[in-house]
Amino acid sequence: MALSGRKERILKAVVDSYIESCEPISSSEIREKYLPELSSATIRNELASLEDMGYLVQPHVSSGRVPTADAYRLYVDKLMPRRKLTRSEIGVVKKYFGRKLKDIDEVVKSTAKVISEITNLTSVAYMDDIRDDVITNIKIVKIMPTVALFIIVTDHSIIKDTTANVAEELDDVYFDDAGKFATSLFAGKRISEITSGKVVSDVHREYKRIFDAIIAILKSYEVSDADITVEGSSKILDQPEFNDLEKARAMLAVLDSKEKLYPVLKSGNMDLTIKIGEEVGMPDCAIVTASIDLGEAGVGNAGVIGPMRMDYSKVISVLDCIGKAIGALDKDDDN
Amino acid sequence: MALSGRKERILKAVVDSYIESCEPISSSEIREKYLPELSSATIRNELASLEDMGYLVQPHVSSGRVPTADAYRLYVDKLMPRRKLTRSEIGVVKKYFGRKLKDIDEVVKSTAKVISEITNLTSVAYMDDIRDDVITNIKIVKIMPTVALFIIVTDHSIIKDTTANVAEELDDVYFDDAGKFATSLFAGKRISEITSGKVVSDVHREYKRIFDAIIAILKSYEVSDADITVEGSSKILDQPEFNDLEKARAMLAVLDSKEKLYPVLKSGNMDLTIKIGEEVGMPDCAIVTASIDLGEAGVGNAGVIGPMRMDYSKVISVLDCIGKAIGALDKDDDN
DNA sequence: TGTTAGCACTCTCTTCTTTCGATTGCTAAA
DNA sequence: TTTAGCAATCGAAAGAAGAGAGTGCTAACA
Repeated sequence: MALSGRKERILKAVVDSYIESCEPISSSEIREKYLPELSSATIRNELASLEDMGYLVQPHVSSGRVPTADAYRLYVDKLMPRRKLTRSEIGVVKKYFGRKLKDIDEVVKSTAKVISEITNLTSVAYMDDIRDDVITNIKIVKIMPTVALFIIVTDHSIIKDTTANVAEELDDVYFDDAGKFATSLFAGKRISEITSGKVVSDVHREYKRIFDAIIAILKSYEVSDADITVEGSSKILDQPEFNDLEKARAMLAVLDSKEKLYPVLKSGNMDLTIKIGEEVGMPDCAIVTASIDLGEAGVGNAGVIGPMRMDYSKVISVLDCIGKAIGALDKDDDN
Repeated sequence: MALSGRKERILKAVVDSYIESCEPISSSEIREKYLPELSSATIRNELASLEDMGYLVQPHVSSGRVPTADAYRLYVDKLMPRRKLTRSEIGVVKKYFGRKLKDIDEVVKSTAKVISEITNLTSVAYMDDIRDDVITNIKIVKIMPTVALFIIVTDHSIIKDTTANVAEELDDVYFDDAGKFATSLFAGKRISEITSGKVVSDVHREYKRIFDAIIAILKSYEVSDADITVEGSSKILDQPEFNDLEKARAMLAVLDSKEKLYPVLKSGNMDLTIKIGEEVGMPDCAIVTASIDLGEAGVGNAGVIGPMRMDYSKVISVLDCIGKAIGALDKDDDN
């Protein structure tokens, strides 16, 4: 059922106000600050109606109103203002992405840092699963008398490199050939195909150990925890709704453990995912994540995790701006 | 001034009790639980004396006594029982270190996890600075048409590898030679010598860019944040002394930021470092760290950060046990 | 019919007071 | 030197009172 224009304006006023102050707002305050053309009594009537519809609640009978998860949902879908970043906020983004970044890992970490710095919320950033990457090249290099480094390149140019102990008598030429052989065998295959054993072969005896080592390396990457960078987890304590120690503890316990965090973050592959309240699995929380195209390096995800009462507009602008900054980064890299 | 045996026993009772309960202890409680052969009045006299000496304080006049930082110092240096780990605690260590670990990074992370799990405290683990490492070998491998991977091996066998963009026309042979040239130039030198510009040379024109790239890579590692793994930061909230929101916030802000954390952790190169109170720079805190020999991989550091009132005995046992477990790990690796 | 003013009612939050209990230091006796 | 006894001190918990904020409802008004 659609809300009247006036109800929408009042609801937006409640949400805007609550996002700013985290205090229940009264009918007279709405009148003063947002809708001076209405009387408080009229607003009160509308508030009671919005409460019936499930958009508002009262902490107790003689207090103002507070938005419900449904209200935030309507707010982000329809009512929210679309703001631009300020000059100084853009400056912060540039500060992090203006210089050359060493590798994907550093991009992910910088992304998390800049988001947390601008939004003052806890931020997360992680790369998508690599299991569907396709292998393009394998090189093996002897770096010490008994140690070789395996370099596995995929279509997302994610380089997985791991050392393995090898027999001392094998020389550079041998590993060069072994790398070429491995490339011929695995190139064009997905990592998941290889680890699931679908790529079998009449492996030359002499390369059997190399073959096994590569499979072992790929498997080890497959089972390793999704690597999520969390930045600014202490900022959750700045939020009034987590002033309660029990809530703060529950929240931090999740942020602390990648195992708990991953299922909470995991989302459909949308450009922008906003989960509010129930959808998150943690009370009073919301998560906003955006997927970020890293060009050849794959697809990353970044966002914030905070109270339902967050500045969605700002958060979304920041994610958008960072997406663009990283796009520009990629171009620079090609020069 | 040395304490009498009786004073020592009473002080130990106060510390033991406070570590367990985080409650001020009264003279009568000491009598009941620790020293039934004395009267509470006698204990009271001794407590007053210990307070004069700076080992105890009273939160307020009608409460029991609480140990000061000096008391904990004396406790760990002299009074503390040396306990062994229980069978199940050793089991936890084995769970983490029984299997093969992929690389140093994984060893560091596992170390932090196991310490936090057993002690129920926030743990930290990090590798020593690499600036004093000596370079032993440099290899350069072309992995894509315009991308080369630089592999720099040091005496601690820490392998620093980074990609760089290169001209398409250069071939494998070129990079092979370039690697040999770089090795001849840099082998035996400390990273800090190289980045400070002490190694200058009549670089062949043709390798100038390679030379510059290697210096850039080494510099980038030099300035990058010390990489500290923190595990279980939310556990700090389980400690009663951090039930105060302000204190919790201050603590978590430090744990959140590697920049703030590193100076707090940094210690003389001791096998075991115990900082208590003032020495830490954060009130009511203590830090226990041990350096762990990782064989060829270098020297790591691991420990806990928590309230002064921590179970030092248990913490030290855990660090000791983990040191041994990692020693055993190294042996396995060589097979 | 929608809007508004007025007002009684409800409930929280703060402050003040009181009481209760824990623990000490001191004194005097053993 | 140790111990029993006791007045004194202070914090924590419980209770009481008052102020203030905000609502819902009623009745009047456009």
